[in-house]
Amino acid sequence: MTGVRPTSPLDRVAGAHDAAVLAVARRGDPVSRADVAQALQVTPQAVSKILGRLMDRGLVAEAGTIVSGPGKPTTLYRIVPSSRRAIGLHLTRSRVHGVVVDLTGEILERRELETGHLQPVPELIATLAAEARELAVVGPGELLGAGLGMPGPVDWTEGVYRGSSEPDPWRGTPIRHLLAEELGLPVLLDHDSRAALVGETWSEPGLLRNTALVLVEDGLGASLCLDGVIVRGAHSHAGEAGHTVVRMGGTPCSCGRFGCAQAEYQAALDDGDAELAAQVLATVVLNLVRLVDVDRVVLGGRTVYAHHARSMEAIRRALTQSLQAEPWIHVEVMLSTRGTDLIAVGAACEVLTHEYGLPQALVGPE
Amino acid sequence: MTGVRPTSPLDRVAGAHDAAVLAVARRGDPVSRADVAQALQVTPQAVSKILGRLMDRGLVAEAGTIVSGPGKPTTLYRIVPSSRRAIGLHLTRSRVHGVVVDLTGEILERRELETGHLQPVPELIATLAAEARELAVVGPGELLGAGLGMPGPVDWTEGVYRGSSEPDPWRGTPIRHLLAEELGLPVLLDHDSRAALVGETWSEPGLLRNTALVLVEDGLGASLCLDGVIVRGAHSHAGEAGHTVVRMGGTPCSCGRFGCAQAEYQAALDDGDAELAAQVLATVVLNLVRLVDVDRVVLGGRTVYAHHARSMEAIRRALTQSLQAEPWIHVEVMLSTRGTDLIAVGAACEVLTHEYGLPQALVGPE
DNA sequence: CAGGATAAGCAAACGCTGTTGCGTTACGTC
DNA sequence: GACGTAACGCAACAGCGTTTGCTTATCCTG
Repeated sequence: MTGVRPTSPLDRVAGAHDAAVLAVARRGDPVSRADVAQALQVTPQAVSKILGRLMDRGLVAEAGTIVSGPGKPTTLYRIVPSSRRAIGLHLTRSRVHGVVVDLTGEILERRELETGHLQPVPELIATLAAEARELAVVGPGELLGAGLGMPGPVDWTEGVYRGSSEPDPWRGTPIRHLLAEELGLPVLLDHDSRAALVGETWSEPGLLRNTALVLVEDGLGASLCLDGVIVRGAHSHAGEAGHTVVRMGGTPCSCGRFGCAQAEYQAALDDGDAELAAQVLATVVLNLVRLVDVDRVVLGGRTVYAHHARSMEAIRRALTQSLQAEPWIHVEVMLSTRGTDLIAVGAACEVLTHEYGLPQALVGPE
Repeated sequence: MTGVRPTSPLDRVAGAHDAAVLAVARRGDPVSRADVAQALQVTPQAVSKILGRLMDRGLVAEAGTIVSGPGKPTTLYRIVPSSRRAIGLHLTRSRVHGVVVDLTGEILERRELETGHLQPVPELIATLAAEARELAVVGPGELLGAGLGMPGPVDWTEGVYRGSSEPDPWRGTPIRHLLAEELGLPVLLDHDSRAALVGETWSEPGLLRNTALVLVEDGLGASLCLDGVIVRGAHSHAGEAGHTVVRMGGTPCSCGRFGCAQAEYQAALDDGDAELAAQVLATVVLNLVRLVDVDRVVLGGRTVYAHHARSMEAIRRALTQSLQAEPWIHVEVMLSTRGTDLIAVGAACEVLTHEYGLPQALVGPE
């Protein structure tokens, strides 16, 4: 495999433009050649070529014309949602939640399975594969692959579940490889909060350029999208905001430290102090705003729904209070629209992003 | 200015490759055509063309040959440090520190000026311009521009000092514009901790892909480089780690919140508890590791030098203790080699990076 | 109901990128 | 001095977006 150079730099130019046009088209409304040219900063003529390529691949189709004054009517183009599909799986210790989505990230079918107990690895892979196979038969369009989102330290690059310190039967398992082999499909493995954010950015292209997604499931996570790029970090462990200390010397946490956000949040809930729990969340969010200057915060996860009105209120209040001296800063706080499908959909969108998302860099390594 | 498209996508390909070759060359040792081809994943022939372009611009020169067995000897190339220069200024409330650096970021000349008091804006601009002009005459090479690093909220995009909540004569000043006008040179304005990190990444190309720089001057800041990109955020306010809460309900901070890292750090120092201060720093660092998974931490800033042995020890201890369950994670903690020139050099490197650094994205807006 | 103005889109030629194929150069070895 | 080897240069090439000029389709005017 030495010296393999699968794509030339010119392919990368075309590929990046293809992805960019797809991102514009994904916003929903049909677009004109001129719209795209404006958005990509290229000539209308170039857009014709790009759209031609995408139409050849069946990703885009013409969508009628509109007349707007004199001159030839504008041709409109739209994305073809049914041209591609991806499977998304959300794995927790007691449940497997699966979806198939189309090219725009809309759900075609949903499945939920209670496993009840922690399955050993071979059984786990079999369960995941069975779920995926059930979902694979739904809907038209080319099936691109499957994404899997799960909590805990997960290595996206290697596709390995690293696991926590406590005894853990899944620790160190190369889940991506095993499942890909079993399914005969490309598989991507990612941390649940990052998968969720990938899903949100896929659905709202261009909007969430500097966004934090705070996920409250069994644990507490927060993933970041900065300048349009999902942050994964050096060992692809980014997102463990739950193990960020917000009260030095506070509640002991399972990780061995004291005053982790996750421990404080859980302790507050156990005390029945939902207000304090919301304040912990607000602190985490405000810390993110100060540290990396996000202007959008998305809340999601099973646990957060029970308290979401209070949580959002607390976060908004903390933000306006702390930012009153900086009126030019506005931070939008919103609840994910995906509900409990958030992570499964996100995992599916990992595949879509991998295939049709904007490439990160132009030049190769370095 | 509507519809201006100064660079075509092909220019951007060439530009990105030029920058990448320059980054490789900046590492110091002369490089061969084959080395570069390997690093950039392009053909040796393409490297010849790229090097040709760079040699035409005087940025690179041949540096002899080496024989390694039979065949034609390998031609070596090296960067020409003296071909370009940039000015860097570090502004604080009581001091202006300035440098001129060459293309590799090495200092050609250094100046230090105590202003003693907070100058009104016109006087400030005059002082900065005078310093810059003194530095501008030193050394050969084309002068590219000047960079200015300063504490507090700074808008890199607009070139405006936003200022804090307290009465501040500089608040809202478009410093970049004013200084550029006065000097007749391009000027870049950035937050001190981000400027410092730009400097570090310029000096160590490729090494600091996921790095946090913790800067302890009058305040406390931490800037991030993730996947090789400096994080500036939605309003380019990223880096205010000092106003990140590490002890909810703790020491009141000037920003109105309680338990900000900066307030806790200062309170510990005021109590003469250097150990606790170091622990606050360690907490900030560990939070960064958990949140964005950096694998390198650079310490810098005037204040940190007084306690750097203890600080680094505390940080290293906290890291090994917290990460013992995850042996695959290694976080390198180091002290900046730039000493008190850190920010001034960084500000100069902002200009170098702007001109010859790797571009962020291939396609235009979106 | 023609004719002109206007706007969108197509086709071909162009400039530029990196790539490919092949010949040249300079070295060590026999 | 002939030969093999490795680095390199030249020329032709493919593919990207750009430019230019023409065609098409609509509205507006007389």
